[in-house]
Formats: sequence, structure tokens, C-alpha cells
Amino acid sequence: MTSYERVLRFALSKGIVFPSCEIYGEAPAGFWEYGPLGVRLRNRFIEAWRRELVRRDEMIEIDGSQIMTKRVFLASGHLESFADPITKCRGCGSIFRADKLIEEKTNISVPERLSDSEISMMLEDRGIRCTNCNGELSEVTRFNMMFKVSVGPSGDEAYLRPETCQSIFVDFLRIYKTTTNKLPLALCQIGKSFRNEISPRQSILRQREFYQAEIEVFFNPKKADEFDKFEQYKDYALMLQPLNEDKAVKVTPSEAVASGLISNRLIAYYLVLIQRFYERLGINRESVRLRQLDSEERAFYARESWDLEVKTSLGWLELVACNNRGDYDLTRHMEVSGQDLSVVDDGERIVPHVFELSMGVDRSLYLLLEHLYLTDSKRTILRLPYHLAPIQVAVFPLVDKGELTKLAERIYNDLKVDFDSFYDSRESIGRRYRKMDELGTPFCVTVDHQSLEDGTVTVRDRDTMSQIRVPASELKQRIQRLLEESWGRACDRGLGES
RNA sequence: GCGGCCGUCGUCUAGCCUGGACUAGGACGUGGGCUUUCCGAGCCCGCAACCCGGGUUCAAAUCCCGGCGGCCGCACCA
Repeated sequence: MTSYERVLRFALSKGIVFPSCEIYGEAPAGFWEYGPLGVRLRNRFIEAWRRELVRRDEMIEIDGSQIMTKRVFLASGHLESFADPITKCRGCGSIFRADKLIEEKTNISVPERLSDSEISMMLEDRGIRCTNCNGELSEVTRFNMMFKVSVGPSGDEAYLRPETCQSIFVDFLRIYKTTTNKLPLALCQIGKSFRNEISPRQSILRQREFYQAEIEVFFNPKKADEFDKFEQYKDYALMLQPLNEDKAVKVTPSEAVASGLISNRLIAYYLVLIQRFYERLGINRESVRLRQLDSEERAFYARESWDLEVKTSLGWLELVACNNRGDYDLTRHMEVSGQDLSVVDDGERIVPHVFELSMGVDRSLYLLLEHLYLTDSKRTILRLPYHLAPIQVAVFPLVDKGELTKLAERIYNDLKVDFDSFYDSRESIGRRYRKMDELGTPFCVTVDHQSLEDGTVTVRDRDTMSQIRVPASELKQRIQRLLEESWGRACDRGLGES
């Protein structure tokens, strides 16, 4: 069994994630539900994102519409560039990427800019036929990866957003004016994006509806090196894999900027921030890399791209696309909307440039499960950092009897409002501990006979299995403090090697 | 979408080739009871499945066709 299968089996059997609409046989692939524990895990992950990136860096979070009008995507380029030219065999119905088919058959590269009819003509001129049945091929049409929706009774054309960042670009000027009025300005958003993938695969790794957490840093390109925040991380060990290299090497931001590998200090700083984020979630630094993309691999709007990838059983998994989008987005929205989105910075009117950190949330959660769902000779433990655990504290009576049960229930009822709590009184105490280990629950509170005499309970630590005795009246504060300390530990681990 | 393999309780699976003894068996899970009284103990009683549709047949989990889904490869991507 592969790690992927093991994780998926675990997730499915505990109801963490599972396929959407699964009682209907015809439900299309690429849609997944988060179950009770999955929602909590995701919420904790989002809290970590807010804490370690948003609040730490004083970013500003917004929440935009998922449905946006057509012209947004005319401006963004998605109507044109997010669509693949396809042709269908009139005989057997096979569908081909028209440009790829031509390249395959003739070794002539087909420029992206060509119109459908021009590509159709190439097919015809070269006498290209279906590779499956040698049938005649249809006119070239476009398969757009965006979901089209019609709005209102008049059916106005709109689309589900294929990335969350467009609302940030569209909203930029209003937020700029109502908040800091200053560059650089980091805006961010977490929410759903939608892509009509041809072939969704691998559960939550490749969905048609998925969560993105995106950060768009607006900056003045002339001042990208005048960036004070850079100082605190200038000696961090970035795991960079430059173009044409086959593995990552440790490079400090200072070196990377000096050598021109990273184009400026602002970008270097944000690359540190994002690498550090994963390290603080408990991912080993040696398993992380920032891989530089060449022009072939880059998205159509990017001029400098680094993909944050983490090693998994499925190979390197792309988690965060880090793109220097230049002034592409604001300029395009200015052209198409007719609105002026420029600002005055340092006495000069400019269109800000954008550096983006576009995180796949679902993928990140998979990664956590795969890296941290561990079995040794004795126990299976989901070794999440304590503050990410979906259940924070479990309360048990040592045995399910009279006064012990009553006291345990009272303690549980007191804790459940402040923490994600769990109560269980069945079977042996050891079994209950082990089940909590598997779900990553950091603390188990047990009410025993001594509790009835002196009002203390035991608190068991997930990783060490050791117990401390705590007055029940102090439980809330103690657990709170232990969870706080967990953030601190993650911090130490992240900074330890730099 | 194509090609290859595959689809049975919540999970993992037996059964399928060679149609009938399958009211579909087991393990884990789960609900209840007894026992136990700090690290996946034991016993008893329950719950729970043949992906969907059509066909062949006296009879389909089993054979055939189609759809949907999964895995791998191609292509695409957070």
C-alpha cells in the first residue's frame, strides 16, 4: 500500500474528506466534501495561515465573490488563455488537443496566438486525421476550463472564478484608498476557485472546486529592494532550485538577491515567509524546495515564478505558486474597465507590480496528513502540531461508573465551549487513548478515583504519553497555555537551522 | 477524453474464472450488555455492502452491453 492510499483510507474511514454527491452514481469526479474532522483541520490550517502570514506581515484579508462578470476574465486573459484548442474525430468521437496533435505529427510548433480557424486550416493542409480510427477531424473549437454561469432571468454571462486573486486586483484601488494608502500593500483572500479540469485525479490534489489561499503583494518595482522587512530573514536558509538544476541548495536571501537569482529583496522576503510557513507546520526543511520555472512552465501572466514544492510519496507536490505578475493584471483591468487603477508612490504616479503567493489549501492538508500520519511499533499517531489538531482535548472517566461519569461529563461540558472537545466513556481507557492518538488529539483528560477526593484530574500528553495532575478548576487555563506553547515550539523548529 | 487494470458493509476483504447451497462470510469499525479500573484485554447480542441501468438465463455479486467512478500512463494543472 502506498502512502497516498494509506492516507486516503485513513481520511475516508474517519470521515475527514470524502467524494461529493456519492450516493448518486452519476456524480462527476473532482468534487470533495470535508467531513467533521476535515473542517476543523482546515480551520486550524487557515488559522495558522492567518497567524503566520497574514497577521505577522500585516496583510489585509478580503472575501470576494465567486461569480464574476465576463469582462473580468476578458481582462485577466482567462477567456483566451485558459482555453485549449480541441478537435473531435467525426468517426470515433476521440477528442484531441489540436495544437499538440499538429506538433506531434509535423514537429511544427503551433503558437498560442493562432485563431481556431488558422489551426483548423493547419490540420486540413497537413492532412492530419484521427490517430485512433483515421477518421476526419472537426473544426477546431475551444474547451475553456472556466465554468460559465448565467446570471438572472436575462442570463447575463458570468464565470466562476478560476483563481481567487482576480477580486483582489479588481478591488485593489478601493482597498488601497480605504486602508493604508501606501505601498507595498499585501492583500489576501482564502476561498474557493473553480476549474473545469479535463481529468480530475487523486482526490483532493486535483479538484474542480478547491480552496486557494492567495496573497497579492502590490509594490513599486523601483523600490522592491528598499524593503526593511528583508533584514530579519536575510540569512535564512532558502531551499532554492534554480533553472537547469536538478536539486535544491541552501541559499540565503542575501546571496540570492546579490547573484540575481531572485530579482529583488521583496520577493526574497516573501519566499522566506512561505517556506518558513510550511516548516512551522511540522514539515522538514529537507523536504521543501522552491523550484524556479522557465518561460515554458510559467503561467501566461508571470515573468518570474517559483513553485514551492514538498516531497511526498507521489513525488514533488506543488503547493504554492509564487509569481511575479508584474503590472499585467492592473494594466489589463485598466484597459478593459476604462478605470484608472494607478496610485501615487514617492511622488510618482505608477501602476503597482504584484508578487503573488498562491497556495493550494486542500493539497497542503493532504501533505500534512501524509507527512504526519505515522505508525511506529506501538502506536499510530497523527503528529500534527498541537495547535492544528481537529480535536484539542478529550475527556474520559477512567471507568464508566456513577460519580466518575458525572464529574467527567461536567468537566467536558465546561471545556467544550472553549475547545474542540471530545467525550468518551466506552471500552478500556487504553483504547480510548489510542484512538485519540490516531486523530492527533494532543491532550486527554481523565477523571479517576482521586478526582472525587481532591478535585484533580490527569492530563495525558499525546507524544510522550506522560501525565500530569491538574486541579480541574485550572484545566481551561492549562490547556490554553499548552496550546500556546505549541505555536512557540513550531517557531523554534522553523528557525532552528537558519 | 483515450488506452490498460479495477468497482462487495463505514474501512479492508472472501466469493466472481467454473451462474444455483450467498437469508453474501470474515476482520476492523460501530450500537447495547456483562466484565475491567490508566495505555488498541475478554465474552454475549445487534448494525452494516454486491456502483447505476439494461440484457442473457428457470436462476446473476458471478456472464454480456452501456453509463458513472477509482488507479496507472498520455495531456492539463493549485
